[in-house]
Amino acid sequence: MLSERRLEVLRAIVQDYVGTEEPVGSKALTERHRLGVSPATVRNDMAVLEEEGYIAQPHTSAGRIPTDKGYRLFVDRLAGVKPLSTPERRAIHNFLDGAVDLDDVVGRTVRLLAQLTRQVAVVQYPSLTRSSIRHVELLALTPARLMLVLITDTGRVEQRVIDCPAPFGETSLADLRARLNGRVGGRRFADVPQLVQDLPESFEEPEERATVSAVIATLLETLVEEHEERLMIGGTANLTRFGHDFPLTIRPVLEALEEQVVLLKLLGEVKESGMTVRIGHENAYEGLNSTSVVSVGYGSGGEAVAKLGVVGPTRMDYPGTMGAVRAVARYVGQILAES
Amino acid sequence: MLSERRLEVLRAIVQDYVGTEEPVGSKALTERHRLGVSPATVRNDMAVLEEEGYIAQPHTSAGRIPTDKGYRLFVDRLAGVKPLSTPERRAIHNFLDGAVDLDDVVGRTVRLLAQLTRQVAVVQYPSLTRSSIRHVELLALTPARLMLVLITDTGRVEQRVIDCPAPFGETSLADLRARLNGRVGGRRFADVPQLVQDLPESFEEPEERATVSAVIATLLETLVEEHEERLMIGGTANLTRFGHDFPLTIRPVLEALEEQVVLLKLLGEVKESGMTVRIGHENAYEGLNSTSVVSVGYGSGGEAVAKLGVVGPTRMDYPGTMGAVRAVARYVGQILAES
DNA sequence: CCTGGCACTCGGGCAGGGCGAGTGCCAAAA
DNA sequence: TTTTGGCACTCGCCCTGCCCGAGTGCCAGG
Repeated sequence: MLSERRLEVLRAIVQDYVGTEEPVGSKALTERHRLGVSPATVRNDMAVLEEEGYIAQPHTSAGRIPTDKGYRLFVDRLAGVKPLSTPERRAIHNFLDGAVDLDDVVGRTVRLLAQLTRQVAVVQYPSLTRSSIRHVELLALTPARLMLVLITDTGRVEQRVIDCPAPFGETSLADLRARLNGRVGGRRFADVPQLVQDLPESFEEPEERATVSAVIATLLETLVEEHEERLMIGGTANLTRFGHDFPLTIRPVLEALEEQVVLLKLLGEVKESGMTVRIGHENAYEGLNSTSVVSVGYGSGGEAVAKLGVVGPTRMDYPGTMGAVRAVARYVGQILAES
Repeated sequence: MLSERRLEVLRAIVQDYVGTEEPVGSKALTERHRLGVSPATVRNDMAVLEEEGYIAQPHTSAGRIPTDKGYRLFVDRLAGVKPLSTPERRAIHNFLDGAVDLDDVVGRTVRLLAQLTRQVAVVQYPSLTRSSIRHVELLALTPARLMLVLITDTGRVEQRVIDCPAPFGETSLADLRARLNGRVGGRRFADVPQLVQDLPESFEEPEERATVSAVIATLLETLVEEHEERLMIGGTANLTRFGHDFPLTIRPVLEALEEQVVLLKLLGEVKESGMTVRIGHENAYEGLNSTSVVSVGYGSGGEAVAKLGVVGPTRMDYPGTMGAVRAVARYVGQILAES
């Protein structure tokens, strides 16, 4: 168990290193933080902290820098979440209030987060599976080709083209459309399958049944297709503030950011409620081994329908970043609930 | 006027420099290209080319590198468009054929282009203004709130929420929906305004008229909103292959890529038909002064509905890049025409 | 347990020197 | 007139050695 003062020293090291980007030595520490002890004492504490794996020296006779474990302790026990300033809050509101549709909300959110945190922002579109259906629209492109448009309560729109086994009359179409909406309108995705399974049987003509089956199959498929989860990223220019040894640092991060799968998994691991901070090697994907990810769920009402977060160097301002992420997530949730 | 051989020398310089990324000297040139003359002769030619501004030396007693003007000449007169290899073509087809909807097409195109050219790819979504309307859908969210969904022949979907001045009955809604589609279905955007301007008058109730006017206003607004032109970018990880003096090179490019406005303008300047190559300082935006942009329009049928291109270092393989861009644009056009 | 002192380590920055690629010019050859 | 080989020169790059200072670990005394 570390003494109170040792924790204080660790906190000071983290803060200074985040600020200066340079290894911090015992003398500088005592000068900048009124710890009330001499450099020599701090040195002893540092030796212990290093022994325990919370800090390390890049090379002998340099200052110390926090390890992933050190940041972890800092985040868990030493740092709170810094609430945003009033002007920052106002900025969030102003920026987000002008959004006209879902794309716009997500786009603005990404830019906002990137700007506030000066890091890379990632925002997932509200997921299909946790939303409910606002409306289903069916229209004939040609007699043998239908288009299915699905509108969710979060404003998301999905479309699919369906090739009909047999031509489908306009009246039958209207009929189907009405029945479909009657059954699934306003229902949650999870409930849909059992609500529509007997629909084909209620049509008399065998050809009609075939088409209805095809439509329903497509609908269910669309609901399930998790892989369609989209996301938007922004603020990549902030990566250039990362470090000085660019190619090696920045490259894998950019690559990771292009792999939707990786990113989705990253966000997907977020616990249902509350914020998650993954530090350095805690990230499964090795390209992100020298970055930290701060993420949180957001949603209309109490439940999270998607996630958002930022990706930055392990050496980041955790309290500030966490504050910004949380504030933005909350407000986006409100916006979605209103619309 | 430059002699044939001098042009040949310029071509050789461009090719070698693109390959090696290093200034190329007279001796190396004669060794790698059977020019049939001695290094001394080449030196004389180089002196002339430098005088004319086609090449430059980074510092005294180094080899030469092409200037923007040199690349320009190379692209205009010395290089053709390199057709893709059969496997490459096949790759394009395989990759693009699996797309399920417009988002998917655009997403795949971006990844494909980035991979083929090993540069940053930019693809604009098919523009609204040049498409025609496939269908307009109107549905009531609440009695006093409508949602307008617009589906274009390129598969794009736009949605808007409308607050009604007065409640609007379900039958009136069906009526309006039918009339609207009857008038504008299948018509080009440009023709829409005059087709709907008298619609409100055909309704009797004053409240209904007000609502119909609101709907039509929203519709027209949606059609006009050019700023809604969206685009997708990919392959940013390729930027890390740019140069060695990262922060200065890469930063402004990443910033430019995040500015939709800048990018749209960039693509927007493309001439209607044919490919455009903007080299270095030919780009208005100064962050892109050391990059080149190769772009071309694409579309279903003969007409371009949007543009796509790649952004890379001025030192790029122009023939290959141009070949890839052209091939991809053509095939995307086909895909859109089919769907 | 804290503190001041002291010897030691090691990375970063700076200066100097050799190396080599590449140039420009010139006089001779084609 | 153009091409060629020769030659002296320039200048950036890289390697080396050096010094400096920040920072450490240890120890003896408070």
